[in-house]
Amino acid sequence: MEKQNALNALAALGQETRLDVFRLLVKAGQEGLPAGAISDALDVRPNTLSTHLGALSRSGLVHAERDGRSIHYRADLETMQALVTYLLQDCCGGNPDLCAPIASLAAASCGQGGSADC
Amino acid sequence: MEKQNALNALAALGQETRLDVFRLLVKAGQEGLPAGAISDALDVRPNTLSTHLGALSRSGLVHAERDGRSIHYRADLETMQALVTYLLQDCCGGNPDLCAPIASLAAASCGQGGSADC
DNA sequence: TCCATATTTCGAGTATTCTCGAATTATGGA
DNA sequence: TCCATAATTCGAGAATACTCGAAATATGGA
Repeated sequence: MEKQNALNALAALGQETRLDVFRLLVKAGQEGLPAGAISDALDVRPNTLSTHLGALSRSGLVHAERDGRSIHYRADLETMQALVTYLLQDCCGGNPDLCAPIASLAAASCGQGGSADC
Repeated sequence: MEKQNALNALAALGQETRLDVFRLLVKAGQEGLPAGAISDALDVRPNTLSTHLGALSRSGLVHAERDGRSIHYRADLETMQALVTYLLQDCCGGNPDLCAPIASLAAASCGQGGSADC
């Protein structure tokens, strides 16, 4: 991931409504949610939400797909993954010895679902 | 990590100068760097830098410590760790099956130093 | 075709952020 | 004490971001 992409993604997530939207979409899974459902769930006006969805979309964190009259948004976890990797590279590049605890914590946060293969 | 802390950290990193500062401090390691050295390295005026260092400091991503006439700033990797964990929790909570590739990529980014125990 | 629904785009108002020069505070040394 | 250095705080200007109501676009169904 390029620095500018990381910057866009971080700036996108550094705003409450957009972080809420992104987390909601992550929970919603692969199918995502139509804009209207997001608007209802978070109590944000449709036009304001549309602006935020545009920012998330430009940053690559979400993707839009029209489905009939509505437009489904879904979180792009690969971009999320790339962002985390970018942040960890920053960390581990200069301090490999400090990376282990971060990686193990990341793995631990995975285990919350109880899945052994995580 | 609380949502508001994550929000502050993300917003802090979502600005070019501050991301540059943070990365520079990560590379600088435990001792950190005095404000003047950061100012010189990144070609940012001292007062402007001070504002950004204040934002990073309030977000918990860096810490300041006076050393004689200068003030040393160092990156707080624990906050970084907590942020990554927070982001991964968002991810893994609803989709445990999607966490494994993210965790393994994180581990892979660790391995760049060649350290086997990472 | 005509209408209702879903979403976006437009334009404007307010708020926040970024940057800067000038002034201020804090420290160490002569 | 007096001065030089290091960094911060203050105040203001310009740019950017956020939110909203109103209008426009796109789709599906009667």
